[in-house]
Amino acid sequence: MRQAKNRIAELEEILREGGVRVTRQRAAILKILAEAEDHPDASELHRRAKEIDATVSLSTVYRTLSALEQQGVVQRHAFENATARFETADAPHHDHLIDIETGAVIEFRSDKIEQLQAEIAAELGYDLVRHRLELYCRKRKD
Amino acid sequence: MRQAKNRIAELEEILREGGVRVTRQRAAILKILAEAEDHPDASELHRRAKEIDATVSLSTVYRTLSALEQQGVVQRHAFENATARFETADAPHHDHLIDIETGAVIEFRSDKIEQLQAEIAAELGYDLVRHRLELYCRKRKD
DNA sequence: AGCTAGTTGCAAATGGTTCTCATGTGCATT
DNA sequence: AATGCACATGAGAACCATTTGCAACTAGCT
Ligand SMILES: [Mn+2]
Ligand SMILES: [Mn+2]
Ligand SMILES: [Zn+2]
Ligand SMILES: [Zn+2]
Repeated sequence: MRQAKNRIAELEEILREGGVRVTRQRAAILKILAEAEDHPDASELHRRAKEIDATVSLSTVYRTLSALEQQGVVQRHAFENATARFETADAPHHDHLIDIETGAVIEFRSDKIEQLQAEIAAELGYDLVRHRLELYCRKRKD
Repeated sequence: MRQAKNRIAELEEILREGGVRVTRQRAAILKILAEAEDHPDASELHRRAKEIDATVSLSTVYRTLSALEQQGVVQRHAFENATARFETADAPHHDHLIDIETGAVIEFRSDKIEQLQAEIAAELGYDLVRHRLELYCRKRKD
């Protein structure tokens, strides 16, 4: 709880410094995002945010997510055949494994793959700016 | 030209075997796809297909692409912030590097990365069904 | 407390893709 | 070569996640 509070205050500070006002609605959305342990989409965030501030509209959720993304506070993911999902960007970089039966999202990180990607880009004469790596899987049965 | 003809005939055969009729429109779209060296989207395919058969509608392009995808003849890619792009699925598996300035798409393949992905899925208790790996890059300047 | 530019809720717009339905046609069969 | 019918087509409407216009509100500085 202490942790979460500090984290939210930090995020709010980042926004203010970026010239983004911390409104009632944004504070609610930020809190929801900071507390989320999953990768909710806009409408799920809306559902949760309304419990803190019933006035939050879906438009504002979208607008806030865009603003937060632009500030580098939030990361947007567009997994296959699904609405965009979001998470705070304070965790170190990782990629995602998606359970194609349940939709569950599992995070992972492979330094080897990260490095290989940069090497491939370099070999082709490019600088790697960002990438997208998603594993669509089925739970192993046995 | 000889090559292309055989290839197209092959693809048409696959469709017939799959119970998919080879109509004038589908033949046109298939030819365009087989000859494409890039990764065109539906409306670009429509533009090109109309040169062969002016009656082809955009609806049919989409429907045909879905049918071809289902037959495993075509692969669909949903790169970031862009309409879906397509290519025939007869080339061996590869991933894509996207030039974020020009939109150009470059193909590459890394057996190491392919293997690492399967290992990661396995470690997490999953079987890898498919994956998506895209490198968003900027041309190296120097 | 007052000012003002940024923000909001609402409703309407957007745009790629899919669907509906009346009409047309590939192709197995005769 | 003609027939029949299940499958395809063109045109446009529908879909639906996301974005946007606008008049009313408000965070945050003075
Ligand atoms: Mn994550
Ligand atoms: Mn390709
Ligand atoms: Zn990564
Ligand atoms: Zn791959």
